[in-house]
Amino acid sequence: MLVRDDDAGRRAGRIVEVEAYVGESDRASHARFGPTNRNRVMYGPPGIAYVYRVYGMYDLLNVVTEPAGQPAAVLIRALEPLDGADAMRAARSAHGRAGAGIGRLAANRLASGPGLVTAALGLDRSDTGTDLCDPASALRLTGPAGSLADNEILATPRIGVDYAAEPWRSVPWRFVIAGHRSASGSPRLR
DNA sequence: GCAAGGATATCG
DNA sequence: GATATCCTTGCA
Repeated sequence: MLVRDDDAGRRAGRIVEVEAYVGESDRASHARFGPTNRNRVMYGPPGIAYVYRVYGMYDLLNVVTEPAGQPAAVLIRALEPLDGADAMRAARSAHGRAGAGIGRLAANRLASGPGLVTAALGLDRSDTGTDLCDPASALRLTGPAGSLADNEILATPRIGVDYAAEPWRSVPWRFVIAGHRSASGSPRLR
């Protein structure tokens, strides 16, 4: 579970979709060019937030996962809103692009995409460096909320990495709770 | 199917 | 310093 505390109150959601990016050899990872100013935090200790911007308008949240010197991270692609759905809706409304026409959007779809997770929680690149394992952090991970059987987890190729060479383009490193309403994309990808 | 939008990495 | 590209989304 991912928890966010700020002026807007408490927002929390169950992580229902993630992608793994592993090491400099992963041609789809930001670490593929080695250490840069942007990906520096990936080379630090695990449990730290890495938030970067794509397409000029969306900030995406990742969790650094391996020991210092090993650049790996998990991209948080979707949440099932559990707490503070109203605050999530308000935050998205205030977000230029992700705020378009969400008036009638179902509550379970408020964070159904990597750019929408950060928009719903009010996160941006300044949240990079947050210790997600510190119970005192305004943004943190808690749990586990329970276990899942293998057949409840669907593994697919990662999204939006067509630029990468094989096998990185198609390794099944996107993991989603099978059939979950709050997962991103079309039903076919769930 | 495509535009919006700006930072990033690379090249000169 | 210029330019091609990008871990996306909503609307035509």
